[in-house]
Amino acid sequence: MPKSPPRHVSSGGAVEPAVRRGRPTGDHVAKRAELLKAAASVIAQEGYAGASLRKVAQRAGYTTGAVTYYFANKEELVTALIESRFDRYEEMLEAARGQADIKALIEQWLALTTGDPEYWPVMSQLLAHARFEPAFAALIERRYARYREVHTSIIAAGQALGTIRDDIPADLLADQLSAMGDGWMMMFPFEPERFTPGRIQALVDAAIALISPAPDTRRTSGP
Amino acid sequence: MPKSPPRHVSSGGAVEPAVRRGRPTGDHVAKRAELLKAAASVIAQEGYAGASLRKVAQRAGYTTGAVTYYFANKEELVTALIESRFDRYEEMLEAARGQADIKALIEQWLALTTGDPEYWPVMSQLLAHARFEPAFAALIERRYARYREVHTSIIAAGQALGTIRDDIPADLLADQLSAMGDGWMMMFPFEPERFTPGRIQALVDAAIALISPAPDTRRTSGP
Amino acid sequence: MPKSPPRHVSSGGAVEPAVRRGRPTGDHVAKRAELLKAAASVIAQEGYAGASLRKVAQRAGYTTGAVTYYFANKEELVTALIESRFDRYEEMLEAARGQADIKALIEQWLALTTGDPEYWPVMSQLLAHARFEPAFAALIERRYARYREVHTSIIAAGQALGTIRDDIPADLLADQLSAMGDGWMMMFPFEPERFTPGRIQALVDAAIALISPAPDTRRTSGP
Amino acid sequence: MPKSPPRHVSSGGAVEPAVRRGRPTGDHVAKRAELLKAAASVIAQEGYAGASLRKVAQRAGYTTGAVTYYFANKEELVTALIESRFDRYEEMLEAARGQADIKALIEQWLALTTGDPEYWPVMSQLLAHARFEPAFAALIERRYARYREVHTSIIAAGQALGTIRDDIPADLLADQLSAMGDGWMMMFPFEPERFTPGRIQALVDAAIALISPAPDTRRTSGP
DNA sequence: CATGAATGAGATTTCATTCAT
DNA sequence: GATGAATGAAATCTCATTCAT
Repeated sequence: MPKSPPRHVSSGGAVEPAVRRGRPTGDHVAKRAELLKAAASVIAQEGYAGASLRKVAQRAGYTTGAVTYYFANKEELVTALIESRFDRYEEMLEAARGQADIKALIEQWLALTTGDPEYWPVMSQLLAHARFEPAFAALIERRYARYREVHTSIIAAGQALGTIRDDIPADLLADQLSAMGDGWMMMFPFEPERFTPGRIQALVDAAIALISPAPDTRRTSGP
Repeated sequence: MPKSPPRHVSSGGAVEPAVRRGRPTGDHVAKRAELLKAAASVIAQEGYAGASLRKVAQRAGYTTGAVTYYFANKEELVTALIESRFDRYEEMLEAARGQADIKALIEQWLALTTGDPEYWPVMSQLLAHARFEPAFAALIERRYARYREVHTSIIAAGQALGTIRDDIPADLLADQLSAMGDGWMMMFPFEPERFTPGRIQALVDAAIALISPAPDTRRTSGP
Repeated sequence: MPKSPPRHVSSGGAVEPAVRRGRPTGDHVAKRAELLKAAASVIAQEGYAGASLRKVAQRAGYTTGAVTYYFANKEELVTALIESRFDRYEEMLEAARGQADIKALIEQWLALTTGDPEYWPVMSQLLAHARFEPAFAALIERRYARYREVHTSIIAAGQALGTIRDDIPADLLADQLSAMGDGWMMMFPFEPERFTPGRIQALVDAAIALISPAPDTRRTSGP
Repeated sequence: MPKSPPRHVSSGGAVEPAVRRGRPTGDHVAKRAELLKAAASVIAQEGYAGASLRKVAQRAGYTTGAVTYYFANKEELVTALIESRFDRYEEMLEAARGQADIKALIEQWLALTTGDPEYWPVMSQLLAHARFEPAFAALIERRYARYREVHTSIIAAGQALGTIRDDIPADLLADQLSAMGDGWMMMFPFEPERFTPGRIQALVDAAIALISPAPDTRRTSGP
């Protein structure tokens, strides 16, 4: 019984049949992922405004029509891209939540975002444009709200343990750290040469120092 | 160069042709300023990608031709806009440099950026796109480099005076603060309702607390 | 002619290849009929211009490929659809020809066209477009010519019997009635709410009155 | 003080300045009319579905961009076209209303619609498509409602005078006549050769005969 | 001085059709 | 026998830019 093609599968499901029967499915999911990668690459290099479907198609080695075959819209393509990026971050966040260690989280965030040299360039473009596409804006608001919660709870846990300074409310600290990250993300693409691994590490260390309890003073105030 | 319409002065210059008699020389400059204002408004509302010259002209109450008459092309218009925005910040910075008080600078920066509700929305758009227009990118790199210097020297002065913690190098602190500012700028347009004056002040206070020396514990531990 | 997929029989023919064994021969015919039904439905709802093969396939629950498998191309699909619609009318017409009663024919035509709420919407679309596809135009010209003949002869018979006014030639009356029908067909889809069963009946009654002989006045003027 | 261009002037106003000052206005209104004519011509020849802006532009001797300069949309172009066609009919109708003579109206309608060989072909296309463009549908419903009123009142007046049969309510007669007109309009483009002036006149005469009072019967019933 | 008509390139999107599997 | 991936052409629309007036 013929079915309409499995178009526009939302990101999560990787429910591939264990045994592919009949004709190879052409692997809709994989093709979409391939196109998303091409889109990210184009956005990183040409910016969101300069990223036409044509260029995405070319980079992936297809025709424009193929892109719109796999994604109904440009909007849908970009939405899927944003989702996939956030999914990666969220995965990491879930893992980090168990550890309740903000420093570890920062390090992992660093590994994630610097592991892919396109991560910051792409995210900054998506973020800048999201406001003008209601679908994106909603998506980002939703996700960010969740991150803020998790960040805040991790920091609060750190404060309870005494590993994080407690003279500033956890939610403000969370916002500060997020803002720093977003700020680096925005500036990185301008002068990637300034953001050497060494300097990035120094910035991260400094951030950790900023949120750590006042050094040794407690001990000093002892007997 | 087919025609040489009125010299497109970079920003402040009043290099008007001597030929004009009687008519106020300021006309040209004033009209450019008007168009820049319209451009900022359009960019804030529709994003950089959505800001066509036609819309700018319409918003300013001019004709399409007027825009390209007063600005050689779109790039020049946006360049002038970026310059004008940076000029405002730089003015403030020069004043603040004398005071050598980072806290005062932060407060003034806050007054500047929140005084105009379009400041953050416009800057975030310009920043996001600047990378893809060499002229913009160069401009921004140049300006930012100077700001970093001034910020760093102000912070270093604060460290010397003991008003700023000195366990983190001044240049890193400067970068952290800048990143926070940029981060807020990026997120503000998404959820302006989250950035109430109260919360912004709390964030700023928290930022100041972060860079302040460990609170009087040392002195307390004294005699 | 690159490939010769299953013979695309014009409409009724069951010229299935003898090769198929076991499987019901009616499949092919039935599937074509199903697709035709879907096509009619799509055309009624979205108009001819808005009726893409994809939509037809979707509505029928088939794949894109299926449509072009069962019909060589769009033209053939639509041709088959037109034929099938005309076939229904023609069937009725043949039956009516024996009765030689124009009033009965009108009533039957009414039953046919209002029995299926999509009849007028579909026909009006097909009619409007037929002119620009030579195949359709030829088909329609041919069919209409026959109808005109039959209508005319039925009306002429009525005139001979005195049940239809004879001060207007039968062929003109036939054209008038056809035009009225086509006119209603065109306007019906606009304001279906105006064409209540009651009003339609009134229009039909009025049409019958128009073509009836002057009401018994002649006889009344008798003795 | 520059003003934004006078785009999208609604059909009615021919308020041209008596004295054109400065640069010739380029005659926005005239250009729009020119493009409408081209559009009508393309629609008549290629059908609504086949009438692309490109073809319209080509026929008018412009580029596609020029068309969208004068009309924001394809929709706006077609709306303007429909309006202009209806305006012509309405003008005539207003004139005819004074005469209160349905026969004269029919003759004038005939002159109007057959005077321009594209009238019927264009109108039939517009009508067929109007249903799928809410803007068109609304426009047509509104106009037709008015026509029905005027037609009905003219016919009623004729009935009062005894020049029109009064055994059928005026509104039904009006609908019958309109339907005939629409029906001819639909079929004419198929077989223009059948609609010779002679046959059209015969059809019109027949229509008039249909709605005339029963001939001479009144007189016959006299002494 | 300044306008606004017009261009031409490019973007998104839709679609009938082809064809390897 | 049937699928659905992929194509390529065309359509609508937007826009920076040019240029005669």
